[in-house]
Amino acid sequence: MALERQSRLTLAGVAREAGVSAPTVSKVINGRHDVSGETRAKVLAVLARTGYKSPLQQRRTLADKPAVEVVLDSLISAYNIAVLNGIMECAVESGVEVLLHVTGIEAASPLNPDQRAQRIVDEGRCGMIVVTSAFGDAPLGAFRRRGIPVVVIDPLNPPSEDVVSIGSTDWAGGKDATTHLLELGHRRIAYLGGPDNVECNQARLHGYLAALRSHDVPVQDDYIIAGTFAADHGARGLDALLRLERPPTAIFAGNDTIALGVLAEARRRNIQVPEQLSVVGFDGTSKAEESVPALTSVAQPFQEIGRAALRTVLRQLRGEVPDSRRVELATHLVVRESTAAPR
Amino acid sequence: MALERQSRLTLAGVAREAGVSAPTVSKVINGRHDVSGETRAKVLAVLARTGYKSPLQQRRTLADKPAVEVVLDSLISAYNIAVLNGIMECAVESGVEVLLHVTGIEAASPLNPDQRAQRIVDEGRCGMIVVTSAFGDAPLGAFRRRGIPVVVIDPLNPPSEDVVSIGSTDWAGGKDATTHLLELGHRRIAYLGGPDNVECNQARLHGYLAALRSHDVPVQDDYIIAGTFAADHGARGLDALLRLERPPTAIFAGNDTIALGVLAEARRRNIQVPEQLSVVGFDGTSKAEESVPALTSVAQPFQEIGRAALRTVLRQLRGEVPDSRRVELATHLVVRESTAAPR
DNA sequence: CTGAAAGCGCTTACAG
DNA sequence: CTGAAAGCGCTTACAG
Repeated sequence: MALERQSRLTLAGVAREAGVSAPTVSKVINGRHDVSGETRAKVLAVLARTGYKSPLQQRRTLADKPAVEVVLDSLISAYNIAVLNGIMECAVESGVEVLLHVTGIEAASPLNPDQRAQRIVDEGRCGMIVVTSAFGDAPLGAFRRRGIPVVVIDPLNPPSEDVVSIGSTDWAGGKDATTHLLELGHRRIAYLGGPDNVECNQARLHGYLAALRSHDVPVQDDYIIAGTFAADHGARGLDALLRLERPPTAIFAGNDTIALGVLAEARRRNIQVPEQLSVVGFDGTSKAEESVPALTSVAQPFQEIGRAALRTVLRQLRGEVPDSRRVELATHLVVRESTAAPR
Repeated sequence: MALERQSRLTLAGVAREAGVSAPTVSKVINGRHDVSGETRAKVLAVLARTGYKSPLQQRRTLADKPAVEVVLDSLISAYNIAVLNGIMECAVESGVEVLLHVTGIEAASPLNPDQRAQRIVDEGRCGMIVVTSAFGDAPLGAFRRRGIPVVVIDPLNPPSEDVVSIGSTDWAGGKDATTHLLELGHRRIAYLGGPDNVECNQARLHGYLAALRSHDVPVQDDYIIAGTFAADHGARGLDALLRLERPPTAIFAGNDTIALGVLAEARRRNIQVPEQLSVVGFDGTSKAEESVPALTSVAQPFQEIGRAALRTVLRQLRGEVPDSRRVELATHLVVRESTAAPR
């Protein structure tokens, strides 16, 4: 029995199937008007049933992988790079194209949220991953209305629209960091945090508070200093803490950048880390590994975050409804050289 | 006189122009091997001159906003991120889409250069910026045959094919760094370089040698250590230099990463920088600013490099012929805290 | 409206 | 290695 050659479906094949000529199918596909309604319907039916694709489309489909736009506010932040790297790893595995969009660079965009969303649609993106808080709720809604799946990674504030957000277990991470210091024997532990009103910072702070409480260490208000996620907040924070009557013996910083600011300032003052001062960061970016002394830090699972973000976009594309609007992935403490028992 | 209908350039047209048959042109474009070198060269010349585009490419160019693929080997390197940032800045201004491709992440690609190039064409890229040496000459040639402009940024080795490359004035930068140390009064200056066979490293080394010569400082062979562009080369290099009978009082490192390795090792050994040892880096990435002490470094003009790369791609798309196969943009020395007069 | 015929641009198979 | 010839898949021009 001769095996029917499994050749690709051609326009001629569609024509045969529909009982018309090839030129007629060509006209239908190209939207010519010189085709009777009846013939057109017959051809359209076959086209739909067989899923015919033009050679151009075939090459596109083979070639054109789904394209996801990743929006970051800058490439300067080690956190953003780590997340981007996680996304790229998953993108390679899933055969997804990644378009990069850096918002911090552009001049104030003249586009309103809707125009912006429309642009994304026109350019054929099939999903977005947002690693910035540059988008408020309004633009996120605009994307949603156009059926473009959007996933937000660790937004400073949780999106109120029905958008999936992915983050880390900040509370547990804050608790782990603080517990580590407590178990080393520290009792005077400061929290040099990020912005007060930012969700992930609040969670880290409350993890810190929970750890203190469970070790019966009273909270000391002047050990808690909110600020920004920048190095100079770490430097100034250390300065402020050293002026206290009883300075802390350990500092838990709201992120690695703050912690490195503490390290730099400590060095300037000839304070030995970890002998005289223990420091723990948060994020576990490459900066933590590379610093001297290497920074003990709560590592975020960047690879998993990237993977989860991309997977969620692809699942939504397939029409699946996400299990949850919010996914938190487990952090883990990486102990390096910047922490030790107090003197 | 009837105006010759300005019909699009076809493969047959290219064949006529080159004095060969259409199948031969087809073979050249598709990278078949059954074409003589002479014939191939003739056809390639015509392809380049006329800027022939396949029907698929033509449709793409009309339809989409230009999309440029940026190929990096990893996102870990501060150098790569700085270049990428420069490219993004220019991309925003020029309204160009940027697709990110990270080669270090993918498993060994099963695609040969030609298939890979074909994929890029099929996916409708109109140009490529390559910030890696993952592509040898062969794939670059494959892109060129298909009329896709490729610009290589600071390749470890200059591409021999007719591809534009963009870099920095490494020789002048190396000379500036060394002159800075000489003018501070140093005479015992080491060069802790990158790989021996890498073009930019050779240029930096020769800049170092030129500066020494013009200050009548004899070159000391054991002060010159080649290695890799990695931090541990800096650490081990410092170790080796300290074992010399007369250790150097200053080190010029082949890049910032090596320099930071020196700094870290110095710190471990309680060697004060810059009091006991001056260190100069190369690249001027954010790492140089953030280290303690902040690193004196030869800054590369990342923004200009990105801009030049993208502009060159866009110009080639418009059919302009680049002024030069090689563009070098000026570096400048940024003096920070890691250099001082010797004791 | 319809489709046989001619045409287009590229690729493949193969004789020399 | 080269290219005439055949082929492929689609589109166009046009007779009916």
